[in-house]
Amino acid sequence: MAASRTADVSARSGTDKREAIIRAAIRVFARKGYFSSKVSDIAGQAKIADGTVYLYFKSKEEILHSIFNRMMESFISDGKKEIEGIERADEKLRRISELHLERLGADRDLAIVFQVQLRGSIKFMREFSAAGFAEYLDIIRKTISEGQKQGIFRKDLNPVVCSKILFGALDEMVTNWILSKKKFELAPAAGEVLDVFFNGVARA
Amino acid sequence: MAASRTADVSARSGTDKREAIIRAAIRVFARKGYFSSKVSDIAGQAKIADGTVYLYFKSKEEILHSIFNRMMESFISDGKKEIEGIERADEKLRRISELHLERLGADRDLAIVFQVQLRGSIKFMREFSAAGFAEYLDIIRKTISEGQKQGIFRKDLNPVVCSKILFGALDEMVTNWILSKKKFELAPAAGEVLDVFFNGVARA
DNA sequence: CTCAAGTGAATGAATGGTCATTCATTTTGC
DNA sequence: GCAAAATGAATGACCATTCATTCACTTGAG
Repeated sequence: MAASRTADVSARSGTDKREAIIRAAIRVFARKGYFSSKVSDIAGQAKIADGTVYLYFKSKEEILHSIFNRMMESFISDGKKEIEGIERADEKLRRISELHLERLGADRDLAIVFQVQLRGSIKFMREFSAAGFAEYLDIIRKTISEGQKQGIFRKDLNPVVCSKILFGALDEMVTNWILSKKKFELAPAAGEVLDVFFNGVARA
Repeated sequence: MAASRTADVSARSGTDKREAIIRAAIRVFARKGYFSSKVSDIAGQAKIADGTVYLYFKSKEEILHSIFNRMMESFISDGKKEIEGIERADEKLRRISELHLERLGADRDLAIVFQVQLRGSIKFMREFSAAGFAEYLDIIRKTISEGQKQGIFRKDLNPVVCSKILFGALDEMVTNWILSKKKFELAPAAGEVLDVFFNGVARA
């Protein structure tokens, strides 16, 4: 676009192009899968030459990493901000769950990259775990521990296991939403999941 | 192995080789991932020539399909048999959950193929859904409905959502088990998951 | 102001390596 | 000996990555 003036601008334009490549990659990966996506598909989608991709990323894999890192970073920092003012552990978990489903529910392509491409290789999963997933699970675990101290949650349960259960349930909602032909809102599922997570399915 | 005698046997021997290829493929896919696995790796692992693979399977992808189909078929038919004598819905869910974790916990390579390779492509997931996953989820759903009729489970919950929650929680246990460096038994997690699923984490 | 030289971003054709799949030939079992 | 089964070298596609070249723009000398 309108390029003028000096140094400042060439930097700006470079960042924009990096952004454009990432956006194009999310779209292409979501539609064809990481392994079947060609770098030339991404370049085409971003409307740049194949070689230009390599001015901004070392390799195809680095693009995928950038997607994970950037999203997890913003996801975790936003999440922490959202819950820091909340007192009760159960309300914290509610906000985390809503945020989880709102975020992924707002961008189907991004959700596909997270739910599908990311899980398709143990290597990616381990890297993703290092990239922030472990920290995310840990925030849930700590909140459950807090709830136990607050006397809101049962003290006989293992918080590590509970955090996996809650995450697994939310995760499955997202996966089902992606695979479903029918368009429906993902976020409202948070309430249903938490109702079961808090109170169980057994008749009181 | 020991191949001898007539018509009966050449069929048998062919079946054995097919088996051997499938076992080799599970091992190779689990270690390198579907897309990075070479057909020659599978042939090598099965101790046969590359070309021989194509006498038993139309393509590399068909091998993956065979793995899913065969496992889901036996998994579902065994599952149905296991629960048909059980009366109470909660006991049925317990048996299903135990079976789920026992099966995958008994064969790490198979578990990796199911948890990782299978999830790595929307195409595979859809095919897998058709292959029996949908039926599996439906068995859980029906059992929850039964439990509601039996007055064991809350009637205000949507059984479809509940079935996803239970499945998602179990699934996450398996995924964590695969990624964990520490060797631990997977099956006992069924009890912990069900405790939360039935009773919730909230203090009564 | 004007234009020649300089700069580095962008290009896309070429490269090099990787496999899935095929098939002419060999081996095996009877 | 002869089917059927197995072999593995050869084939043909495919694609990530590279790099020589182009091009748009800036700079500064006159």
